[in-house]
Amino acid sequence: MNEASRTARRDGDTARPAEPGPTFAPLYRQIRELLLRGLQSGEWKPGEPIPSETELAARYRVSQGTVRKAIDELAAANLVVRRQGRGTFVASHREVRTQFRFLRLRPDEIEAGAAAQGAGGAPGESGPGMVMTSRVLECRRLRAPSEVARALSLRAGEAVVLIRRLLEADGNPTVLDEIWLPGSRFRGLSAERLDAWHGPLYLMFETEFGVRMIRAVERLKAVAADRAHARTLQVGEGAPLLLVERVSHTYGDQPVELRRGYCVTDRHHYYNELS
Amino acid sequence: MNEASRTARRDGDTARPAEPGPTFAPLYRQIRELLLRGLQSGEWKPGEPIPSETELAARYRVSQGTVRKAIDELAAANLVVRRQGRGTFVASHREVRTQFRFLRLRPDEIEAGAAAQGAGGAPGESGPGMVMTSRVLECRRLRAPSEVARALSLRAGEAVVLIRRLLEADGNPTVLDEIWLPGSRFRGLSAERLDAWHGPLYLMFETEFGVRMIRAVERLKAVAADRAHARTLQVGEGAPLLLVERVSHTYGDQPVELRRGYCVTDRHHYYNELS
DNA sequence: TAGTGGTCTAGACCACCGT
DNA sequence: CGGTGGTCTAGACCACTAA
Repeated sequence: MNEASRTARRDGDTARPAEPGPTFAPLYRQIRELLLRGLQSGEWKPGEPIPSETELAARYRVSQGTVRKAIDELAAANLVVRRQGRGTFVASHREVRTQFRFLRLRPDEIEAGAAAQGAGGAPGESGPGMVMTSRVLECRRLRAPSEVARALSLRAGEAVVLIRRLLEADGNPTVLDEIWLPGSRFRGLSAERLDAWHGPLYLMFETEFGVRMIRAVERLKAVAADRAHARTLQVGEGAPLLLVERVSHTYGDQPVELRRGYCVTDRHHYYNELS
Repeated sequence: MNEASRTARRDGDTARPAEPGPTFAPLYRQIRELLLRGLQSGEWKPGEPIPSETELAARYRVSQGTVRKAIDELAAANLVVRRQGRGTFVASHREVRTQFRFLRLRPDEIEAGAAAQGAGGAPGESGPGMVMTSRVLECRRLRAPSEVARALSLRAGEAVVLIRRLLEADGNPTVLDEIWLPGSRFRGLSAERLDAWHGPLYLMFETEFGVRMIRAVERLKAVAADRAHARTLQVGEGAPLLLVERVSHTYGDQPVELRRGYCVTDRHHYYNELS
């Protein structure tokens, strides 16, 4: 924080701006925005440490406490992870703690004794006490239907990637995912690459395409299975399915994924906590 | 914070306790627990202010910053609301801000022009851009079925209150609620009293019975409407319904409500935000 | 104007981690 | 051991609210 901008802020406190224009934010919020810019620009990459609090304090000419408060907010938003004695690190989908942040489907009964993680099979994505294997049904590039374009803030007809995949729990088809991605950000994405990848999808997006999901908005509905869904999910036509429609965002609240998940909730449920 | 407990804490830093026993928490967490106890005991009631930071600092013989950090955590958990220049207040379901914290069902399209709040009719509970009227179908006292007893941490067969009610949006049946409450905490609750009450249910629980819901856990499933549900919700038998099963807790993580909501999601959806 | 929460500082000390 | 984040303090000043 140089002297000029500090003065600018002080001006904001006393001199009234003519328009309803920018109210001057507290110092620690300004610092937070600067750090956010560093994260967004890739100055510090996922898994890497950001500079220490004392160094940042020196760099921006503020006290350590102010930097601390800025980082507190980034940590609260899961953009950054503090580790005492080591430093503060850019959050990554690599870490187990944040790995299942977006996976809310859980088995109804969490077997106390079911310790052994699925042996042998390559678990695509798995949650607490849960082993899910993923099978990619389809991956093609096409022009965005209007409602997909709207959700992803694209122009209608722009290139998108459509992935369809089936998640199985213990061999039982459980979730049919339909994932739409903007073609421009996911150039080399193909069915082969998806098949070759073992691990969470969001980790692949992060490491292979530099797209980090940091926030998502979901809409849930109960729908009746149509014939196609019924067949792939091995349920009767008209059976109730939980539809989870998700729009994920990266830095700057840019939408970068539209996902529709059709879930069989006989033995699973969507978990949520309100506080 | 008297000298004794401060010393005790310092002891904890150096002397190792024999067992895996209580690790000594930082000062601000101890303060937080003390404040929590004050909230739980009703020393400060919903809507009332708690003592100022400076007074609490003097009372507990710590710095204002330490009290501040304790209150920060209570505010983050929505137990308390800060208001600059006025004080810090015990959260209440009276306030609009926290009123719809637990209501996640929203209309699919939020009409921009639909400003006029429903005139005349008594809106039971309403959310953003949404008017819902509540009709109590039933309110009786009975012995807790085993699975209800388990959810509410009661002994099987203990007295409970069962409320069944229908929520209508613009005259369309939308949610069928089945609410189980522990009989001991809700003595005088009756259908008449429910009918006489206009406003959020949780506000009634708070003001009439001194039970404040502060946290809830939900499990969502898609289910097929049985004959009874189909009739009251005016949908076909077997139609997909969104089942929201919620257990609400008061202070000390005590469960005090089990609620099953069967929702028609043709024109509504359950909204959630992940971050 | 007095009192409240909100910001910012500077400095001390602690707990934890890697070397 | 040195460096990192975590806690705690004391004090200054600001912004907001109500009387």
